[in-house]
Amino acid sequence: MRSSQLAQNIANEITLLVTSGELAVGDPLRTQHLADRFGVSRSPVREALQMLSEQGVLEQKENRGFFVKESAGALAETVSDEARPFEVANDYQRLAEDWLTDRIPAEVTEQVLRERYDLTKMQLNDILMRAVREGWAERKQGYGWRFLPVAKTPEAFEQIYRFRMLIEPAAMLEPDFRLDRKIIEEQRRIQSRMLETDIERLPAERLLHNGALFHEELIKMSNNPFFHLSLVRVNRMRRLLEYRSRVDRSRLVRQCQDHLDILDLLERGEVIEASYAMRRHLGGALSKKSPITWSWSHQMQEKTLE
Amino acid sequence: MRSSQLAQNIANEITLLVTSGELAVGDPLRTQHLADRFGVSRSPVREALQMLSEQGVLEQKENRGFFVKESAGALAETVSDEARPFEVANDYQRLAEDWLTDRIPAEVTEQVLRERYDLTKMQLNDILMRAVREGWAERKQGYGWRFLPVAKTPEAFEQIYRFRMLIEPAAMLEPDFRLDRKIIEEQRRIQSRMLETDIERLPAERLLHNGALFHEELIKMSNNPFFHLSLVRVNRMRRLLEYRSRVDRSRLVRQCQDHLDILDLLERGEVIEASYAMRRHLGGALSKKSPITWSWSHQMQEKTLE
DNA sequence: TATTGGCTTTTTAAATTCAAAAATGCAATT
DNA sequence: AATTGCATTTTTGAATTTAAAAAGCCAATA
Repeated sequence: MRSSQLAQNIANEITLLVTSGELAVGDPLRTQHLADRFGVSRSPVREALQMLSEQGVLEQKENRGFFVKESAGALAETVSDEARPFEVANDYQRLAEDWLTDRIPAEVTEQVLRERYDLTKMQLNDILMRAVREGWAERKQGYGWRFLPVAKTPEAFEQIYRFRMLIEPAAMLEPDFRLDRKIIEEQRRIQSRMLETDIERLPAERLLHNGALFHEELIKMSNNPFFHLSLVRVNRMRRLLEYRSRVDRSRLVRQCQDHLDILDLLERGEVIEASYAMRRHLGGALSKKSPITWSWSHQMQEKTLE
Repeated sequence: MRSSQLAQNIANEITLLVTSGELAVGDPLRTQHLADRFGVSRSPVREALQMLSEQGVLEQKENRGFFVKESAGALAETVSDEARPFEVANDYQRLAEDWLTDRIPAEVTEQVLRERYDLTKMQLNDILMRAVREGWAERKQGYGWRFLPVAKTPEAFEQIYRFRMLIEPAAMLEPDFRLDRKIIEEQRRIQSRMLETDIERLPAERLLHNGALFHEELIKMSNNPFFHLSLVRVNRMRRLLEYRSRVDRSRLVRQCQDHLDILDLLERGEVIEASYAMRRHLGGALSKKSPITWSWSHQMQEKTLE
């Protein structure tokens, strides 16, 4: 029962819609709507829907389309681990890990990479394209690729935080800064739910994602896209370093509180206060991290979420 | 007399070494040395050297290698216009221009692009990879590519300057900031030479390049790579907007002066003063730009250099 | 009238072959 | 001992073909 990679990914994304509660039991799934949402045509969407109805997540009614069948709770168990959008991510992570730990040389030919990871030209291309986007790989002038030195040390985290401590509070003071109630409400909803939910039970990846999302959505309100883009980029770099770390859930509660406080200040129009609060929030994450011992060999690492 | 693209590029780069004065008449050119410098093997270097000796720029002595033959001055006339490293740049610029002026849709298939610009799969790939790196293109989930909204308006310049006004002065106050005499001297040399030379005669591209270089080299001294990377990236974006503009040379003298002043302050260890000076310098470029009328159709644009 | 479901067309990936180009090894020369 | 000049090997690009996958179309249906 092989099916296309894209359909797989879409199936996973649709599953996410159900588990996240955006879709309830009985809701219809419109193919065109989903296709637009994911930026694809209806073909892979249809395929995904068919897959999911075979798995019993959805129900297909003749000539009427697909409907949510299974409850979110029942699903939460079964998925979440394998269901990762974008399979490539795995190979990308392998490459990133190998580079971060000096298991591959700084300059390699494509052939070596293809053999090492058993990839087609195209697959390798996708991965390298991503590494280029993230800024740690480039094509050599002749044959081969060059990997650029990436901050792999604990200091890199500090540097990222200092950078963020500069731009995130400043973003709120930009002349074009405008409150966006929709963003604020959405983030409040997400953060509140994280507090209500048993944080221990949520997958680490989701925690990290929500944390980054909060900051990225907020910085958008500066209406200066260069602030936003910069944050997105350091966050991507951070993720590269983080995926091997252990989430320190004990600090999460405090951090969600901070987030909600900042949202409150913003909503009351106390932007300058919010800016200070943001600075303190980031500074807190920074100072608490210094005593941590790092060993980049094979141990898991402590880290904070913001 | 076709020769490989790479060899062409290298020939151009070598020519640059001669015209820039790094190599004088009679100096030998070591193949391995050049190969290492450009990150390629000796083959394309040899080919380039042979090309140049056919053109009379170099002289080949039996079993002893290549030597500079022509003087820098004599060369300066003949080259500089066609001799652009990286041919691809042209196609990239065409694509960028077309996107900036809405002549291509936000979502296109590779085939459409290949036909429009008459490119091979690989050439198109290179160009798109570059656009991905610069952050304004991404592969769609299914077939095709999506171009992301790029700030194409005058406001974009202001936004970039505000971002730079934040990070560049702050970079000097980073805890790991260290003066690097070598960088300072190098930049002083470059800026002084621009002042001494008749600025009207220097190619616009070089002026822009030197201006960006000054700021990028200085921010490096923060020893926080994320500051540097961010600046490099907004500068790249800026260049995308600038290549259609007209360089306002009248302001150049003042800007070089500013640069030299900042270097003086840094050298005397007055870092905080330098930080302020940098802020004023950037702020000046910003405020002077507002009265400019923009028309993104086909007219040339005014702009400043920093 | 919007949407589905099947069908057709278009687009891209994969595999293969061939030629060009780059990398590399080594004897000869300075 | 370092470097050239040439020969050999390796890597990559280009072109082609085939198959898979996605996009787009349209009649049927709720």
